Amino acid sequence: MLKAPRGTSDTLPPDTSKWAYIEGVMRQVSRRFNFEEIRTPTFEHLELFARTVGETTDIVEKEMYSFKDKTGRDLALRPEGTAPVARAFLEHGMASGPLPRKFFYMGPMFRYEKPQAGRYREHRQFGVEILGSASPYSDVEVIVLAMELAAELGLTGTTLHLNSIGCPSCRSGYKAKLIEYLRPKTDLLCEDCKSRLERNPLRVLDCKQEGCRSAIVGAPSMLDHLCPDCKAHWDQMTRILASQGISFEVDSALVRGLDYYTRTVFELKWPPLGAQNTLVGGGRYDGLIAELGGPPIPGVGFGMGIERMLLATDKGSKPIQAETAIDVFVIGLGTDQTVGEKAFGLVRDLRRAGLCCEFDPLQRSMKAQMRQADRMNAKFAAILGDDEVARGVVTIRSMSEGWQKSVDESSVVNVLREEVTGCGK
RNA sequence: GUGGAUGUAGCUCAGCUGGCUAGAGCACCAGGUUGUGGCCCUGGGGGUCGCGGGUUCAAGUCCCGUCAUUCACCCCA
Repeated sequence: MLKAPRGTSDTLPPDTSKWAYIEGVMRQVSRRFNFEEIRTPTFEHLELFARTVGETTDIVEKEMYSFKDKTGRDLALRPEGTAPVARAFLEHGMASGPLPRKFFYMGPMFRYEKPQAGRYREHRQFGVEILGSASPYSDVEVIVLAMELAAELGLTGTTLHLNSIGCPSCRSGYKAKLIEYLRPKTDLLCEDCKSRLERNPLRVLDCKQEGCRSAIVGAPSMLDHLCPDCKAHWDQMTRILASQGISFEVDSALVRGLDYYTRTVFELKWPPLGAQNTLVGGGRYDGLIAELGGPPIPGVGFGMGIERMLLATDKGSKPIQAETAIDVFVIGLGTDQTVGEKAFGLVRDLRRAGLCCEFDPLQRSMKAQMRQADRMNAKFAAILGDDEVARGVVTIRSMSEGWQKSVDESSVVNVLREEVTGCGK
């Protein structure tokens, strides 16, 4: 039997309604923060990611779903959301419009990785970007949005991990110092880190290997080598966070695997999730727009894994429960076809009146239809059979309380509407 | 990409050291009630035992491969 490709999955009811709920919360919170939705293509030119995310990053080096189309264009399914938003921002002249501009997006991302819990080859992200603000208030605004979202979904105990990786100028000075510090200890490093040492020494910092960890003990910290501007940004941001009572953990090993980041990088984690416990990852990318050929417009944002949020809410204090109950199940019991047609008409009327309503197209037995009504958690059953039709009435039955009564067919819609909303009592 | 675990019905699982037509619970359908759900009783449908190969008189069971899931590493959302 054909199955969904590795690392992909189907979302079935009732999980689809959990998705709808979580997406609804994301939209509402975004609205409160005045972020506007942007939608970009699912695939882009390969070059967009190669240039911005970085040629030497894992994402570009080995995780991209890249392909040639029929005329030989190099394309890739998007592995992340920021570069496409930056591209669209530039392409549509928003760089010369009012700034800052605030966007959110939701959609699938693709990375060719080995799947495990919380990590899939196709996953959905919610993300936000603020373009055109270098202010640390914007860093804090996106962080606050992420935390608000987690809180709204019942996730208590998330931890904010924070670092600054400086700007290209202070980073290059720092890299030189770091290489200088690590070079005598090369023997301690793992194979990966030996090659990283010259290309991307920052990545050695977050290597988990025993040897590498001991090598970096006492290594110079980026935070101590920030240039005056980057230092000022960091100080202001952490001060604003403190002023809002937001606690965070400074994590000098937090580097992140995308090259476009500058200054602030952060992750929001939720420990109960296990190995893949990063809910949100983001940071500032002041050089990204310029890298794409635009003016030097700064930006800051994050991506949030929706599958992980869903996994987390299931384990959290406020699990999302799917709303599946219906208001009325109409039971048609006709020896004559006109009875079925009448029942079907009643279903239409009830639905037009705003009630959630179901019936049995197979017109099974009374018992079978009652069972369905019960299974669907119907508040009421409305029975329409030969007797009722002859008397011009409909029998309505409260499924929870068990009572039933005859109601004139002309008023049944109103009676049911009142019963369901509780207005008639 | 590396290492470990797992794979039997829609779901959760049993199936001992290889041995008759592969089972249970739940779910589904029908009947017990010719028009009344939940509980109960009876019956029914549904399985290429992940897939492919091998060993054997005989494989769900043993061996190899493969695919998938899962846990950890790596990386991240």
